Amino acid sequence: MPKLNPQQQAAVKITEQPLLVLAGAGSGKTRVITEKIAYLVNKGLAARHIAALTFTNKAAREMKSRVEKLLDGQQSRGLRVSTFHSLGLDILRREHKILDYKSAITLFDESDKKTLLKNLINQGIAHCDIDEVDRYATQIGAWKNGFITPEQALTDSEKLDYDAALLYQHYNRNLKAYNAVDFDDLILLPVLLFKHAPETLEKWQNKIRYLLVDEYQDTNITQYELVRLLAGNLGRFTVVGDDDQSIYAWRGAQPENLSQLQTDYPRLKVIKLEQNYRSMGRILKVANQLIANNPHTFEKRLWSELGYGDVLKVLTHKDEQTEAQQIVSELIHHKFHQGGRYHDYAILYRGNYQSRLFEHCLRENNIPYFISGSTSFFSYTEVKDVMGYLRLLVNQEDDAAFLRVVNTPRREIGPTTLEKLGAYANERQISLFNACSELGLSQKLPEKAVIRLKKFCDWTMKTAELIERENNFETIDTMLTEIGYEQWLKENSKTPEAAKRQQKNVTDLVGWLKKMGTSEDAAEADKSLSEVVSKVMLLDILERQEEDEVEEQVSLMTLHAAKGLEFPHVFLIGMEENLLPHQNSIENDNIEEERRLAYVGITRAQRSCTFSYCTHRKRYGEVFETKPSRFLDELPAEDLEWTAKNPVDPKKVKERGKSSLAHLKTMLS
DNA sequence: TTATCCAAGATTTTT
DNA sequence: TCTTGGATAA
Repeated sequence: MPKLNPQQQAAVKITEQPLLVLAGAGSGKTRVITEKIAYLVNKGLAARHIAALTFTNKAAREMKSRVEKLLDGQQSRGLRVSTFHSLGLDILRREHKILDYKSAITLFDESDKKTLLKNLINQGIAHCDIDEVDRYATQIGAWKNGFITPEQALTDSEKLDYDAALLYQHYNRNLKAYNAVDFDDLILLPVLLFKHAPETLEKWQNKIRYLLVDEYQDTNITQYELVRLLAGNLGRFTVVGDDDQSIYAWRGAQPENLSQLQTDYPRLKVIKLEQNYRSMGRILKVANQLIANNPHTFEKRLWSELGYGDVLKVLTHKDEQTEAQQIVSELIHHKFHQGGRYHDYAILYRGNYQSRLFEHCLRENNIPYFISGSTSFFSYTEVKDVMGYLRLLVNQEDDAAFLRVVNTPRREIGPTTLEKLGAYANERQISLFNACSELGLSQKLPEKAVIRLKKFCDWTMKTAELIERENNFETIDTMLTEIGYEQWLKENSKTPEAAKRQQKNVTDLVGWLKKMGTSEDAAEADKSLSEVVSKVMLLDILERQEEDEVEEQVSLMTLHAAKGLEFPHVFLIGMEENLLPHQNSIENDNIEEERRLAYVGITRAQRSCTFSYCTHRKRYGEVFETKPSRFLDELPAEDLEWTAKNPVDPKKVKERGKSSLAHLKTMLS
């Protein structure tokens, strides 16, 4: 392992003042964080007093394993490397009493959120249009990410959003009644808690004495607030970020948080990492020139010692079909000439749907490939069903879970029954589950329906007790057999294969749950079912599964998913106006973020980066004419080779080889 | 209450 | 093009 360069070393050693590390793409920021943790531990700060925060589970896992290589097992004991969200969950779990939550907190995912909002709208809360739930869901999320409570939203917002704010208020009250929180609450509630209970904050500040934050440019206002609170006045923290790689503004990320630090912490030290250890010079030159079109608060220029490299190709195709075919054949040729491996290649795109054709094409050519994060494990209905059951068993107030499973498999409890039950529960301000055993219900519903509901509730109670008593995850199997879930899958899937696959997902899920339940992490003791259930909701599982599959496979993923990764050879496809930059971003005048997205894509490449665009593309099933992306025009023409515009001339190829060699020499001297 | 069919509508990124 | 949701029929 090469030595740290002077800037990196400085970043590791500054521990007595708040530190901002501006780390360009490929400049070894993860290394700085991991080395710094090791440095702190070696200096005598116990690992259990250090916390490193990331945005993805993957990043957390990677970081953790790298730290563990630097320290021996004893030393890294108690070290906290986790996502913001799991830290939040942890805080909530331990401090639930202060927030007046019961211990088994349920985590609502995006679809639970929407279902609840729909219900509220249907109940006539505020004058909201049911067709706009998506908008309301986003708005409420934005408020939570922006550290705005319903009360503030109600007073601040214009008439236009007044109803949304009202909805927000009711939504929160309902969540509370269900003893549930949503993703955004995992950050927001701890912050509110810390603001209102200084002694609790102090306890946590004492627990976490040094804080490191990865991808700091992705923090939103609430997350920054959390960082500030935890870091306290001493400002014992290091944040690492790159404003040029901020691509999550749509999710509330505030790259301004980078410069905000300077105001909030006058003693802040700033270090720039500009040496890139990933890409060849020409790739960096192209990337630098592209991103120079964006305004900057911190100027930064990446350079590398890895040689200059070949021109970047730009391929033109007549439609997306040919794009896929030609890219795949280009990839095959390239691999043949270079003698590389499939996992050296990545195909990056703007939207997930673009992967389809490529998948097809790769399969036809018998090329192994791997798609990262297209359909999340948790969007599979069978997984949601099983999770729904578990959630209900852990927390009977969880209406979302109740609605999900009450009639799956069929129990002859249809929408009419549920609607009446819902109205009744709402009137009495109790959960659906509790409403089932109320005597007054028989006045609203026919005898038969009440009996069916009662039967379901009795079964739930019985099973919940069983699980609590035995504290044994094997009970999950018993439960699944009892409800005949396997049978139901068989009857309800289109093909026997689909049923088999679904069954496998269920067994996998249950298997993981069991494993997590029995102290998979040596540091932690056995977990209760409720802990496991909410932990699992944070998507830990899916990503773990992905991990085993990256060998000898071409990677396909969105530009967003590619952040933090690197590949020797990158194909950046669909470089078209309205696609990258995406139409919505053009309309909302947010080209800069799209440019950063392109920048992220280019800077993934180590040795070669190939662009492609189509002249025609099918959208909504109709063929449209398309134009090459404006970003291609922003790149230095001398470093690009447009294969269609100027067919390759063998003479030129030679010249180019010479000139790049010359360039290399000047760079090295 | 459930199943099926047809039409309309949506396509960005996700912890 | 594909998915989702609504309406209608059994």
